[in-house]
Amino acid sequence: MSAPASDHRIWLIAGPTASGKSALALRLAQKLGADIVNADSMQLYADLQVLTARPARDETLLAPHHLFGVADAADGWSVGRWLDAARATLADIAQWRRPAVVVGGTGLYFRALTQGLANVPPVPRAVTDRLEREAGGAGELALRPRLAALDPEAEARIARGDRQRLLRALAVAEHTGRALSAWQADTEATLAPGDWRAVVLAPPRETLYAACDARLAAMFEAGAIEEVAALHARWLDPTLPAMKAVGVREIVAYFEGRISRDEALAAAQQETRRYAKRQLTWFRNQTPDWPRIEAVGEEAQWAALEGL
RNA sequence: GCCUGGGUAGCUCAGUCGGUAGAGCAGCGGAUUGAAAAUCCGCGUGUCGGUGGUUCGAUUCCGCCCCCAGGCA
Repeated sequence: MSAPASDHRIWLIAGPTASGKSALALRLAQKLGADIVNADSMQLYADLQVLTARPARDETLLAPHHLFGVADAADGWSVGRWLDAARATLADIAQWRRPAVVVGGTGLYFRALTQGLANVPPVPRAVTDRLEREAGGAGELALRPRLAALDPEAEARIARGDRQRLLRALAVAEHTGRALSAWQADTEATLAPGDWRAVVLAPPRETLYAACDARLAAMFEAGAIEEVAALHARWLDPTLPAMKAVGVREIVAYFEGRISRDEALAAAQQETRRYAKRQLTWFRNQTPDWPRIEAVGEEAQWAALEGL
Protein backbone atom coordinates (compact mmCIF):
# COMPACT_ATOMS: atom_id res chain seq x y z
CA MET A 1 0.00 0.00 0.00
CA SER A 2 1.33 3.40 -0.90
CA ALA A 3 0.48 4.92 2.47
CA PRO A 4 1.56 3.34 5.73
CA ALA A 5 -1.29 1.59 7.49
CA SER A 6 -0.75 3.73 10.55
CA ASP A 7 -1.91 6.76 8.61
CA HIS A 8 -5.27 5.13 8.19
CA ARG A 9 -6.27 3.27 11.29
CA ILE A 10 -9.69 2.61 9.85
CA TRP A 11 -10.44 1.11 6.48
CA LEU A 12 -13.95 1.14 5.07
CA ILE A 13 -14.80 -1.51 2.52
CA ALA A 14 -18.17 -0.98 0.88
CA GLY A 15 -19.98 -2.39 -2.11
CA PRO A 16 -23.01 -4.33 -3.26
CA THR A 17 -23.92 -7.81 -2.14
CA ALA A 18 -21.85 -10.65 -3.63
CA SER A 19 -19.09 -8.30 -4.77
CA GLY A 20 -16.40 -9.96 -2.67
CA LYS A 21 -16.22 -7.58 0.30
CA SER A 22 -15.87 -10.17 3.04
CA ALA A 23 -12.96 -11.99 1.48
CA LEU A 24 -11.14 -8.76 0.78
CA ALA A 25 -11.78 -7.46 4.29
CA LEU A 26 -10.47 -10.65 5.81
CA ARG A 27 -7.34 -10.56 3.72
CA LEU A 28 -6.71 -6.92 4.57
CA ALA A 29 -7.32 -7.54 8.26
CA GLN A 30 -4.87 -10.42 8.28
CA LYS A 31 -2.22 -8.35 6.60
CA LEU A 32 -2.66 -5.35 8.89
CA GLY A 33 -3.39 -7.26 12.06
CA ALA A 34 -6.74 -5.52 12.14
CA ASP A 35 -10.15 -6.25 13.61
CA ILE A 36 -13.18 -6.50 11.35
CA VAL A 37 -16.35 -4.55 12.12
CA ASN A 38 -19.67 -5.28 10.44
CA ALA A 39 -21.51 -2.50 8.58
CA ASP A 40 -24.30 -4.62 7.18
CA SER A 41 -27.78 -4.13 8.59
CA MET A 42 -28.75 -7.78 8.15
CA GLN A 43 -25.58 -9.56 9.20
CA LEU A 44 -26.34 -8.05 12.59
CA TYR A 45 -28.96 -10.71 13.25
CA ALA A 46 -27.98 -14.06 14.70
CA ASP A 47 -30.90 -15.90 13.13
CA LEU A 48 -29.78 -15.43 9.55
CA GLN A 49 -26.28 -16.67 8.90
CA VAL A 50 -26.54 -18.38 5.54
CA LEU A 51 -29.07 -16.07 3.93
CA THR A 52 -27.15 -12.91 4.81
CA ALA A 53 -23.79 -14.43 3.82
CA ARG A 54 -22.43 -13.71 7.26
CA PRO A 55 -18.84 -15.00 7.67
CA ALA A 56 -18.76 -18.56 8.93
CA ARG A 57 -17.00 -19.68 12.08
CA ASP A 58 -13.80 -20.81 10.36
CA GLU A 59 -13.47 -17.39 8.79
CA THR A 60 -14.14 -15.46 11.96
CA LEU A 61 -11.29 -17.35 13.60
CA LEU A 62 -8.79 -15.81 11.20
CA ALA A 63 -9.33 -12.28 12.53
CA PRO A 64 -11.40 -10.74 15.34
CA HIS A 65 -14.93 -10.06 14.07
CA HIS A 66 -17.32 -7.58 15.69
CA LEU A 67 -21.04 -6.88 15.39
CA PHE A 68 -21.77 -9.98 13.36
CA GLY A 69 -24.82 -11.93 14.53
CA VAL A 70 -25.03 -9.96 17.75
CA ALA A 71 -28.73 -9.13 17.56
CA ASP A 72 -31.81 -11.27 17.95
CA ALA A 73 -34.31 -11.15 15.12
CA ALA A 74 -36.97 -10.18 17.63
CA ASP A 75 -34.96 -7.09 18.39
CA GLY A 76 -35.07 -4.43 15.71
CA TRP A 77 -31.86 -2.50 15.36
CA SER A 78 -31.51 0.86 13.61
CA VAL A 79 -28.77 3.02 12.13
CA GLY A 80 -28.50 4.82 15.45
CA ARG A 81 -28.16 1.67 17.45
CA TRP A 82 -25.58 0.33 15.06
CA LEU A 83 -23.64 3.60 15.11
CA ASP A 84 -23.45 3.59 18.90
CA ALA A 85 -22.22 0.01 18.88
CA ALA A 86 -19.75 0.66 16.07
CA ARG A 87 -18.39 3.74 17.78
CA ALA A 88 -17.83 1.84 21.01
CA THR A 89 -16.29 -1.08 19.14
CA LEU A 90 -13.92 1.14 17.19
CA ALA A 91 -12.88 2.93 20.38
CA ASP A 92 -12.18 -0.39 21.98
CA ILE A 93 -10.12 -1.61 19.04
CA ALA A 94 -8.17 1.65 19.06
CA GLN A 95 -7.30 1.11 22.70
CA TRP A 96 -5.52 -2.05 21.70
CA ARG A 97 -3.72 0.02 19.09
CA ARG A 98 -5.05 -2.18 16.34
CA PRO A 99 -6.36 -0.99 12.96
CA ALA A 100 -9.96 -1.71 11.99
CA VAL A 101 -11.62 -2.78 8.77
CA VAL A 102 -15.28 -1.80 8.60
CA VAL A 103 -17.03 -3.87 5.94
CA GLY A 104 -20.60 -3.99 4.70
CA GLY A 105 -23.15 -3.01 2.12
CA THR A 106 -25.38 -0.64 4.04
CA GLY A 107 -24.69 2.77 2.60
CA LEU A 108 -26.55 4.60 5.33
CA TYR A 109 -24.31 3.06 7.98
CA PHE A 110 -21.21 4.32 6.22
CA ARG A 111 -22.78 7.72 5.93
CA ALA A 112 -23.50 7.76 9.65
CA LEU A 113 -19.85 6.95 10.22
CA THR A 114 -18.26 9.43 7.86
CA GLN A 115 -20.82 12.24 7.88
CA GLY A 116 -22.60 11.63 11.13
CA LEU A 117 -26.15 11.06 12.20
CA ALA A 118 -28.50 13.71 13.58
CA ASN A 119 -28.64 13.52 17.35
CA VAL A 120 -32.39 13.12 17.50
CA PRO A 121 -33.74 11.84 20.83
CA PRO A 122 -35.32 8.41 20.55
CA VAL A 123 -38.85 8.53 19.20
CA PRO A 124 -40.84 5.52 20.36
CA ARG A 125 -42.23 3.41 17.58
CA ALA A 126 -45.60 3.83 19.28
CA VAL A 127 -45.61 7.50 18.31
CA THR A 128 -45.25 6.65 14.65
CA ASP A 129 -47.86 3.94 14.92
CA ARG A 130 -50.29 6.35 16.54
CA LEU A 131 -49.79 8.89 13.76
CA GLU A 132 -50.44 6.22 11.20
CA ARG A 133 -53.68 5.24 12.93
CA GLU A 134 -54.78 8.86 13.19
CA ALA A 135 -54.19 9.36 9.50
CA GLY A 136 -56.42 6.41 8.84
CA GLY A 137 -57.46 5.74 5.29
CA ALA A 138 -56.61 9.26 4.22
CA GLY A 139 -52.95 8.40 4.84
CA GLU A 140 -50.60 10.78 3.18
CA LEU A 141 -53.27 13.34 2.39
CA ALA A 142 -53.89 13.81 6.09
CA LEU A 143 -50.23 13.80 7.11
CA ARG A 144 -48.79 16.15 4.50
CA PRO A 145 -50.44 19.35 5.77
CA ARG A 146 -49.48 18.55 9.35
CA LEU A 147 -45.84 18.11 8.42
CA ALA A 148 -45.89 21.19 6.18
CA ALA A 149 -46.85 23.26 9.21
CA LEU A 150 -44.11 21.87 11.45
CA ASP A 151 -41.29 21.15 9.02
CA PRO A 152 -41.90 22.61 5.56
CA GLU A 153 -38.37 21.78 4.47
CA ALA A 154 -38.84 18.07 5.10
CA GLU A 155 -42.30 18.12 3.59
CA ALA A 156 -40.90 19.57 0.38
CA ARG A 157 -38.07 17.07 0.26
CA ILE A 158 -40.03 13.89 0.89
CA ALA A 159 -41.39 12.33 -2.28
CA ARG A 160 -45.09 11.67 -2.49
CA GLY A 161 -45.84 8.10 -1.60
CA ASP A 162 -42.91 7.85 0.79
CA ARG A 163 -45.01 7.12 3.86
CA GLN A 164 -42.09 5.91 5.91
CA ARG A 165 -40.15 9.16 5.74
CA LEU A 166 -43.29 11.24 6.08
CA LEU A 167 -44.23 9.48 9.29
CA ARG A 168 -40.72 9.70 10.66
CA ALA A 169 -40.46 13.44 10.01
CA LEU A 170 -43.84 14.08 11.56
CA ALA A 171 -43.14 11.88 14.56
CA VAL A 172 -39.86 13.68 15.24
CA ALA A 173 -41.40 17.11 14.89
CA GLU A 174 -44.33 16.35 17.16
CA HIS A 175 -42.44 14.29 19.71
CA THR A 176 -39.33 16.44 20.10
CA GLY A 177 -40.84 19.82 19.32
CA ARG A 178 -38.09 20.47 16.80
CA ALA A 179 -38.13 19.89 13.06
CA LEU A 180 -36.26 16.87 11.72
CA SER A 181 -34.67 19.21 9.18
CA ALA A 182 -33.30 21.29 12.06
CA TRP A 183 -31.91 18.25 13.84
CA GLN A 184 -30.27 17.07 10.65
CA ALA A 185 -28.77 20.48 9.92
CA ASP A 186 -26.34 20.34 12.83
CA THR A 187 -25.10 16.83 12.28
CA GLU A 188 -21.39 16.25 12.87
CA ALA A 189 -19.20 13.56 11.39
CA THR A 190 -18.55 10.55 13.61
CA LEU A 191 -15.04 9.79 12.36
CA ALA A 192 -12.46 12.51 11.82
CA PRO A 193 -11.82 12.99 8.08
CA GLY A 194 -8.16 11.97 8.29
CA ASP A 195 -8.75 8.85 10.32
CA TRP A 196 -10.21 6.66 7.66
CA ARG A 197 -9.76 5.50 4.15
CA ALA A 198 -12.46 3.92 2.01
CA VAL A 199 -12.86 1.79 -1.05
CA VAL A 200 -15.93 0.65 -2.99
CA LEU A 201 -16.11 -2.66 -4.78
CA ALA A 202 -18.06 -2.21 -8.00
CA PRO A 203 -17.85 -5.20 -10.33
CA PRO A 204 -19.45 -4.97 -13.81
CA ARG A 205 -23.22 -5.36 -13.67
CA GLU A 206 -23.37 -8.67 -15.53
CA THR A 207 -20.70 -10.28 -13.40
CA LEU A 208 -22.29 -9.06 -10.21
CA TYR A 209 -25.74 -10.34 -11.15
CA ALA A 210 -24.33 -13.73 -12.10
CA ALA A 211 -22.59 -13.86 -8.72
CA CYS A 212 -25.84 -12.97 -6.96
CA ASP A 213 -27.71 -15.74 -8.77
CA ALA A 214 -25.05 -18.32 -8.07
CA ARG A 215 -24.83 -17.38 -4.44
CA LEU A 216 -28.56 -17.56 -3.81
CA ALA A 217 -28.66 -21.01 -5.39
CA ALA A 218 -25.79 -22.08 -3.13
CA MET A 219 -27.54 -20.61 -0.10
CA PHE A 220 -30.65 -22.65 -0.83
CA GLU A 221 -28.45 -25.75 -0.82
CA ALA A 222 -26.50 -24.71 2.23
CA GLY A 223 -29.28 -24.32 4.75
CA ALA A 224 -31.03 -21.06 3.99
CA ILE A 225 -34.38 -22.84 3.86
CA GLU A 226 -33.90 -24.53 7.23
CA GLU A 227 -32.74 -21.26 8.69
CA VAL A 228 -35.84 -19.44 7.55
CA ALA A 229 -37.97 -22.34 8.79
CA ALA A 230 -36.60 -21.78 12.28
CA LEU A 231 -37.14 -18.05 12.04
CA HIS A 232 -40.64 -18.54 10.69
CA ALA A 233 -41.46 -20.87 13.57
CA ARG A 234 -40.91 -18.00 16.00
CA TRP A 235 -43.90 -16.15 14.56
CA LEU A 236 -42.26 -12.76 14.98
CA ASP A 237 -43.73 -9.46 13.91
CA PRO A 238 -43.32 -9.44 10.10
CA THR A 239 -42.39 -5.76 10.18
CA LEU A 240 -39.16 -6.46 12.08
CA PRO A 241 -36.03 -5.68 10.03
CA ALA A 242 -34.75 -9.25 10.07
CA MET A 243 -38.02 -10.45 8.60
CA LYS A 244 -37.39 -8.19 5.62
CA ALA A 245 -34.08 -9.71 4.63
CA VAL A 246 -34.10 -10.70 0.98
CA GLY A 247 -35.20 -14.29 0.68
CA VAL A 248 -37.21 -14.58 3.89
CA ARG A 249 -40.46 -13.57 2.30
CA GLU A 250 -39.87 -15.81 -0.70
CA ILE A 251 -38.95 -18.87 1.33
CA VAL A 252 -41.94 -18.36 3.63
CA ALA A 253 -44.17 -18.24 0.55
CA TYR A 254 -42.68 -21.60 -0.40
CA PHE A 255 -43.49 -23.04 3.04
CA GLU A 256 -47.05 -21.87 2.69
CA GLY A 257 -47.32 -23.66 -0.62
CA ARG A 258 -47.97 -20.51 -2.60
CA ILE A 259 -44.94 -21.02 -4.82
CA SER A 260 -42.53 -23.83 -5.60
CA ARG A 261 -38.99 -24.04 -4.35
CA ASP A 262 -37.67 -23.09 -7.77
CA GLU A 263 -40.00 -20.11 -7.94
CA ALA A 264 -38.87 -19.03 -4.49
CA LEU A 265 -35.26 -19.23 -5.60
CA ALA A 266 -35.94 -17.29 -8.79
CA ALA A 267 -37.84 -14.61 -6.86
CA ALA A 268 -35.12 -14.33 -4.23
CA GLN A 269 -32.49 -14.04 -6.95
CA GLN A 270 -34.45 -11.27 -8.62
CA GLU A 271 -34.84 -9.36 -5.36
CA THR A 272 -31.13 -9.74 -4.70
CA ARG A 273 -30.28 -8.30 -8.11
CA ARG A 274 -32.55 -5.34 -7.44
CA TYR A 275 -30.98 -4.84 -4.07
CA ALA A 276 -27.50 -4.92 -5.60
CA LYS A 277 -28.64 -2.34 -8.15
CA ARG A 278 -29.81 0.02 -5.40
CA GLN A 279 -26.49 -0.40 -3.63
CA LEU A 280 -24.59 0.41 -6.82
CA THR A 281 -26.73 3.53 -7.17
CA TRP A 282 -26.00 4.57 -3.60
CA PHE A 283 -22.25 4.20 -3.76
CA ARG A 284 -22.01 5.67 -7.25
CA ASN A 285 -23.83 8.84 -6.23
CA GLN A 286 -23.41 9.17 -2.47
CA THR A 287 -19.71 8.36 -2.23
CA PRO A 288 -18.40 9.54 -5.62
CA ASP A 289 -14.97 10.35 -4.23
CA TRP A 290 -14.28 6.91 -2.77
CA PRO A 291 -11.94 4.91 -4.98
CA ARG A 292 -13.72 2.18 -6.88
CA ILE A 293 -12.40 -1.28 -7.62
CA GLU A 294 -14.09 -2.72 -10.67
CA ALA A 295 -11.90 -5.80 -10.83
CA VAL A 296 -13.49 -9.22 -10.47
CA GLY A 297 -12.18 -11.97 -8.26
CA GLU A 298 -10.29 -11.91 -4.99
CA GLU A 299 -6.79 -11.80 -6.48
CA ALA A 300 -7.53 -8.99 -8.88
CA GLN A 301 -9.39 -7.03 -6.22
CA TRP A 302 -6.55 -7.47 -3.78
CA ALA A 303 -4.03 -6.32 -6.36
CA ALA A 304 -6.18 -3.26 -7.03
CA LEU A 305 -6.43 -2.51 -3.33
CA GLU A 306 -2.67 -2.75 -2.89
CA GLY A 307 -2.20 -0.43 -5.83
CA LEU A 308 -4.28 2.37 -4.31
C1' G B 1 -48.37 -31.00 -49.22
C1' C B 2 -53.12 -28.45 -48.01
C1' C B 3 -56.23 -25.52 -44.46
C1' U B 4 -56.57 -22.22 -40.33
C1' G B 5 -54.53 -19.02 -36.70
C1' G B 6 -50.34 -16.23 -35.40
C1' G B 7 -45.23 -13.45 -36.09
C1' U B 8 -45.46 -5.82 -32.87
C1' A B 9 -40.44 -3.75 -26.73
C1' G B 10 -36.22 -8.60 -23.24
C1' C B 11 -41.29 -11.61 -22.11
C1' U B 12 -46.87 -11.93 -22.51
C1' C B 13 -49.95 -9.23 -25.49
C1' A B 14 -53.15 -4.78 -27.27
C1' G B 15 -53.60 -1.48 -31.43
C1' U B 16 -53.54 1.37 -35.96
C1' C B 17 -61.24 1.71 -40.88
C1' G B 18 -53.42 3.69 -44.22
C1' G B 19 -50.46 9.30 -41.27
C1' U B 20 -43.82 5.12 -38.31
C1' A B 21 -47.28 2.31 -32.04
C1' G B 22 -48.72 1.21 -25.99
C1' A B 23 -50.02 -1.75 -21.52
C1' G B 24 -48.42 -5.32 -17.69
C1' C B 25 -44.08 -7.78 -16.20
C1' A B 26 -38.73 -7.49 -16.81
C1' G B 27 -35.05 -3.73 -17.17
C1' C B 28 -32.65 1.09 -16.54
C1' G B 29 -31.83 5.98 -14.01
C1' G B 30 -32.48 8.68 -9.40
C1' A B 31 -33.56 9.87 -4.14
C1' U B 32 -31.86 8.20 0.47
C1' U B 33 -30.23 11.12 8.27
C1' G B 34 -32.75 6.20 13.60
C1' A B 35 -37.20 0.13 9.54
C1' A B 36 -31.94 1.32 4.84
C1' A B 37 -31.66 -6.19 2.31
C1' A B 38 -36.17 -0.59 4.34
C1' U B 39 -39.10 3.25 1.81
C1' C B 40 -39.98 5.86 -2.48
C1' C B 41 -39.70 8.81 -7.39
C1' G B 42 -38.85 8.82 -12.68
C1' C B 43 -38.02 6.53 -17.75
C1' G B 44 -40.68 2.69 -23.40
C1' U B 45 -35.77 0.79 -24.46
C1' G B 46 -39.07 -1.06 -31.26
C1' U B 47 -36.11 -2.27 -38.97
C1' C B 48 -44.31 -3.66 -36.07
C1' G B 49 -40.88 -11.46 -39.63
C1' G B 50 -38.59 -10.58 -44.89
C1' U B 51 -39.33 -8.80 -49.72
C1' G B 52 -41.93 -6.68 -53.90
C1' G B 53 -46.51 -3.90 -55.21
C1' U B 54 -50.60 -0.13 -54.66
C1' U B 55 -50.33 4.86 -52.38
C1' C B 56 -48.30 11.53 -51.32
C1' G B 57 -47.51 8.04 -47.26
C1' A B 58 -47.65 0.86 -45.57
C1' U B 59 -46.68 -1.91 -39.21
C1' U B 60 -51.81 -1.58 -41.31
C1' C B 61 -54.16 -3.21 -47.97
C1' C B 62 -52.39 -6.96 -51.96
C1' G B 63 -48.63 -10.79 -53.92
C1' C B 64 -44.61 -13.96 -52.88
C1' C B 65 -41.20 -16.00 -49.25
C1' C B 66 -39.61 -17.49 -44.18
C1' C B 67 -40.82 -19.05 -39.14
C1' C B 68 -44.22 -20.92 -35.11
C1' A B 69 -48.82 -23.44 -33.34
C1' G B 70 -53.04 -26.42 -34.34
C1' G B 71 -55.98 -29.24 -37.88
C1' C B 72 -56.39 -32.29 -42.46
C1' A B 73 -53.65 -35.59 -44.98
